[in-house]
Amino acid sequence: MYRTHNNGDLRLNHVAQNVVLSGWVQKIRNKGFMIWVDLRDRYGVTQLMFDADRSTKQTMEAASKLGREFVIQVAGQVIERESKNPQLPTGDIEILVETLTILNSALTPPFTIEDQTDGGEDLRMKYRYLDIRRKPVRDNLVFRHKVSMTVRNYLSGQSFIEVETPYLIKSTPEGARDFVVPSRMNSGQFYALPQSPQTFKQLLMVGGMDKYFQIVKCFRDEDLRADRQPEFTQIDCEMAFVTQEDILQTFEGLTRHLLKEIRGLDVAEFPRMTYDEAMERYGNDKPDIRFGMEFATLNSRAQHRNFGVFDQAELIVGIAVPGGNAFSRKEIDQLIDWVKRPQVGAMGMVYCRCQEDGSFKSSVDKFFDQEDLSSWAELTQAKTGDLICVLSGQTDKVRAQLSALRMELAERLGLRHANEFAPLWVVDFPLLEWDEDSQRYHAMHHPFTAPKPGQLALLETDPGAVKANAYDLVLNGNEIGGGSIRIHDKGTQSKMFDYLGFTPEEAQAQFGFLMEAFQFGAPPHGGIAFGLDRLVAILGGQETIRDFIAFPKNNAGRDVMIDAPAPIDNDQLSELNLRLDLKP
RNA sequence: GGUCUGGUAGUUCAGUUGGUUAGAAUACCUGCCUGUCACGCAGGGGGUCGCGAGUUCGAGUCUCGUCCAGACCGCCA
Repeated sequence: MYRTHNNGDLRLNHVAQNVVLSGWVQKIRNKGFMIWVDLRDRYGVTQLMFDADRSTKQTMEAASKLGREFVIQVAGQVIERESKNPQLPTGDIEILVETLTILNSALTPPFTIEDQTDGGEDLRMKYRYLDIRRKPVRDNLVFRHKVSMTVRNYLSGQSFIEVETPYLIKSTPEGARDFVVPSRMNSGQFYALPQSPQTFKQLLMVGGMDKYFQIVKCFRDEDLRADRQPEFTQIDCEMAFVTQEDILQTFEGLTRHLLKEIRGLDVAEFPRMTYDEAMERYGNDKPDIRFGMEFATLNSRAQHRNFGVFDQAELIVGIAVPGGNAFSRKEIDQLIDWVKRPQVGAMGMVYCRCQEDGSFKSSVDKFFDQEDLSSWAELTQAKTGDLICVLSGQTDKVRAQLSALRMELAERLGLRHANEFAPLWVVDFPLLEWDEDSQRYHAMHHPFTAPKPGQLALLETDPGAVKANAYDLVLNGNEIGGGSIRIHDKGTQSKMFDYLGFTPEEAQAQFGFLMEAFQFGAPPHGGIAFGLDRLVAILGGQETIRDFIAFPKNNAGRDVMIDAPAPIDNDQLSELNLRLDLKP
């Protein structure tokens, strides 16, 4: 038997008991006459004590040779401490060790295994198994487990069935780049790893499963970000015989349940906003509504004042930065430089101080009088002491730029409170999106999304204006879920493929199985998918999803611990009938 | 594909205008220490300054290239 208790178990009421403990050596404090060792496992830390007066010489000697992260087993008696440590749950007791067994020695770890580690990002990733011994990382994984279990239990309680769908499927050109897997038994052919189980869950609806979910890995071969991994986990859901309203209700229920169970929060009914409204008010289809700084269109009060930049602009839009009048000239200049960075791309920024005496001081006083500036303040709802920031130019670009500025300022001003949660449904997404590169429309969500009822005809005349039965769940400025009501008849689906530039032959080759299924009694259906990694990180009040993934990839898509990807040997290649022809 | 930041002891970092033998903290090793818990004290070992070229009498420091790591833009139906 390796242990009678774990290292978080023992309290005063265990005193005088003989126990066996196992774990890792966290820390050794050797005073010569006495040696204390902090023994760690997943459950906590317990102090071991070796005493020259009470322990055998052999045991003392063995204890003095221990090193950090040695795996040991001890047998001994629980005793009350002479000096207690109130910071430790087990701080009232310690173990007077009678026998010490070294189960495994350890090299000195490359970074300290403590809550506040001295290890940098890449070292911790290379030795992730050591990083996982640290409490903050362990807690994150436990937290993720708790979220997963809460989701499973809730959905199961709502009669959803978890069904596994295949990972080896077929590549399709739409959407993200696929990861592909060569087939040995089918020479020259490739599987693709799923970007999502989309078509399978729809086929499960045709199969009468009615309510499906799956916590499932998905794969996309695109560049990474702090909140994006090449393999990631979705809570994938689909329901039959539902309207958009049914889905919003069901998954608002799930999200509210999560906030209650995980964070102890009661959240009111989620607000809803159309895509158009979100773009107008926040310049963003996933607005963070924990704070204000809403957009105000200033065209009517900013044009025809002989300020050429504004007169030529399609859109002039401003936000009120709370307390921004406190910014120094230098700080404002830095903000202007910030919006002019290539990543943001603004040409410049006009600002207006709302001064304590009620007057306004702007960077364009030459063109605008106090009455104009006062109307800007009114439109942006700026108060005394605020700063109005104004950008202008082409509508889409200005909105994106001001949205970036709004988020940056909120970050700097500490308005993005990690422990505040503001969920929001964004609905009525456009069905299609114009793509400059290929000079054609792409599905904004995916090609299986149903247009809003009665809008099919608009496809002929104004495709960009067609709205879809598509919706996103936004939490604190992050898209945590997205879905749609799907097309469930062959006619509409093949028409969609046609609009998206598929020839009938291509549509048949790639999605023939789906359209065939639609001819055998496909029920109306729709669904949603949540990004679990992101959801867990946000619920945990953090931003980097890597902290919530046991073995994440770095920003080049590499696993630095196992050093993947890696070349394969020639035997493997030849089995697969592949020959490499690498570009220099 | 692009923009930016960084790479110096096991680790986290400092290193001035280009100038003698590259420092600190921590970790590690040795000794001491009668209640430690960020233990304390004394001593010690530890460096191809990511790599390669260039400028220079002289490069951790300047230039170019390259590799690695991170953030962002494009991309992510």
